[in-house]
Amino acid sequence: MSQSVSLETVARAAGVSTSTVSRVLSRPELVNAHTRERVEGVIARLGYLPHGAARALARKRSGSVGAVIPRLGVSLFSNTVQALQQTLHTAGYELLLSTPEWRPGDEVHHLRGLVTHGVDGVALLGSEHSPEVYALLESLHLPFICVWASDEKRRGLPCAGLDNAAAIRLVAEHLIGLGHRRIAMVSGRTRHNERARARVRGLRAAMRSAGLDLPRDAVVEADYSYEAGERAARIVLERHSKLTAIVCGNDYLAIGALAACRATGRAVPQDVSVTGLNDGELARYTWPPLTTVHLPMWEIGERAARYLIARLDGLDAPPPGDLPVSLRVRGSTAVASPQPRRGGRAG
Amino acid sequence: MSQSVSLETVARAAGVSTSTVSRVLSRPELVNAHTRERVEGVIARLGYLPHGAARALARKRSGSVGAVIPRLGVSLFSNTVQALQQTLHTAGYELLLSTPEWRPGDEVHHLRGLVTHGVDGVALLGSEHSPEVYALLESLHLPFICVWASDEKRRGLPCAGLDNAAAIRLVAEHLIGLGHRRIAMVSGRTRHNERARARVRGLRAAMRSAGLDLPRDAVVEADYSYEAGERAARIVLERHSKLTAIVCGNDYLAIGALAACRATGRAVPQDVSVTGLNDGELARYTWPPLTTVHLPMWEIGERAARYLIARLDGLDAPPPGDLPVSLRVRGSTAVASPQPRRGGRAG
DNA sequence: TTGTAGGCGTTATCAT
DNA sequence: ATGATAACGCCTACAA
Repeated sequence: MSQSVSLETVARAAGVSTSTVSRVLSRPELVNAHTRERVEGVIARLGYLPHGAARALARKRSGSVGAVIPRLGVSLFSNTVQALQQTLHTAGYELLLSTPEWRPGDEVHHLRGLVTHGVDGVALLGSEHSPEVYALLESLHLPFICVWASDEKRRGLPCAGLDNAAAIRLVAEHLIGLGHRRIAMVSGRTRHNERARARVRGLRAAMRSAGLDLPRDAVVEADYSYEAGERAARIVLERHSKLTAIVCGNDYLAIGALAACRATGRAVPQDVSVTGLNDGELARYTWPPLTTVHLPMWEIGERAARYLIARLDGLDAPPPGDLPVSLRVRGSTAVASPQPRRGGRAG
Repeated sequence: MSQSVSLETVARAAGVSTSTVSRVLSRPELVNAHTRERVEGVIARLGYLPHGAARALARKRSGSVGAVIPRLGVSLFSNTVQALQQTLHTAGYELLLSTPEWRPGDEVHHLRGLVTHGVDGVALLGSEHSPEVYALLESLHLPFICVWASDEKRRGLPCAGLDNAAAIRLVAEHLIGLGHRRIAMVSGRTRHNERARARVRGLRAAMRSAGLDLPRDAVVEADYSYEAGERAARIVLERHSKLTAIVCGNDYLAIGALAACRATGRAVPQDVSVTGLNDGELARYTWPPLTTVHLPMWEIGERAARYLIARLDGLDAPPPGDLPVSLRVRGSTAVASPQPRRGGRAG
């Protein structure tokens, strides 16, 4: 906020009025070519940058949108955030970031901060946002979109995400196609977790339609951690000695299960296929990579941004809804998403 | 930006002037207890939220800082960003995010966007920012800090980061302490990469002071990718048959090297220690985890934020500089950093 | 095509 | 302790 050169400065230096300069900036077609060039010259020479606050005050729009993200550390989101930011930037918007804790009330508090600061729209990442959040959003008539949510979807709120059941179905069909008949699952806790439930449902459905059986005790729930994943995998491996594939509901679980397979001597690539859901990290950190589902996190962010932008332009575009997922088969390095992915420079 | 209830609205409803309401908000001690309560009541009842743009215009500060981050996808940064955001939020600031591509000029362009929007300070994550960036920052007298930079450090710019040479030294000393004598390194390309150079330097120094030799051909450079890491590791394993440890400059390289060890039958835990530098992801995704260096990414973000906040308050605190790194030994799950780390819910 | 003037919602300076 | 009032920098009818 250390502006010094203002519209007025430019106007004086160019020998015109402030309105003319303003027009050069926002509606150049309304101003004479000569004067425009002159003014543009002065603007460049003086390095003038518009004052956002003043502009926002006059225009009644800030040109920024807020993102509320429970845990940015979960890198699943960082791709999406990057896509959000870049897409918004291209359309002339800035992204305000907010990463509340999971303390009750923290979320509304953060959201209030964003609103006070002046955002034209909001992206809510992740599930389980508190009712007050939506109340506030509604009362302000603020356009918003839920990204990567699941409960929100069934409540009819505008969403951009994916179909978890379909994702797992993809995995299951792939495995079945490879000839696997005895498949187990290491799932996340399904209680209070629609995502996890959907994934179990997906597997069950796929196997049923292939005429295969998924015994109750072949689905083991575990907390989302490596240790729990390893324990759970050991349990199913013990229960079902003829198992040839384990589907895992999540990266952590898959990593743990992989360790269990290695430890128990069940060589993974040959005998037991461990399959996780997030290609984002899993495929990068197991090498050679496991077969995973590619979640289009980048595209989700991009589509969410586009939806918001349309809303901010007064259009009422339909929310993206569920985006298609695809399989990333072990060993293949093909990537469907547009973002740069491998070969990070940092480290 | 869909405000409706303003200071004026509140003032009228409370039967006072706008100045009084304003005071209640920013300097409550100056207003009579009775009126204050009454006004606060109205504020709450009407759900009034201050208009950031108007406030910024009058106060001449926006109450926000910008972050320029080359690649958020590199999750190394996401922890830091989260720390930045939360620390700033606590101090009443919002964080504006910008993730430029590596196209020339894109960075200044993004920065200009942030400035236009009105930020009071800027955090530059990563190295290799273009000169124009600093020129712009200087000309606006905008407080800024370089985070996780290395070239910037030697140029005397305010930084928050860590000492890469020291980090690798830590690893080396650990390995040497375990009895390893023949150690090799898979390094990132050192050309145009001060970080990579520092890490090689660190290993060389540590071995020299332990009276050990690091043959020239025991350091192999590779691009930051799994494949390259695996190839490089195979090369050193072949060259030096008595090798008992490989130090890797980066997650990707370590993963690749790990695969090489497994493939060539050199069982990793017993014979060859593969050690990477980023605890952030590597230790999470190799299970059981490798020995890694713990980079205090959260703390770096926090310290960077504190520095900026101090600067914005007119104080001139010293920049954090290099923060201490620590070792995370294989199998130990002890975590030194304050942020929540494992058990992601997403997936 | 360009200039004039009023207003956007808050803060801060002065009076009262 | 409170209330007018003039900025803050920009936008936009409206007038010229």
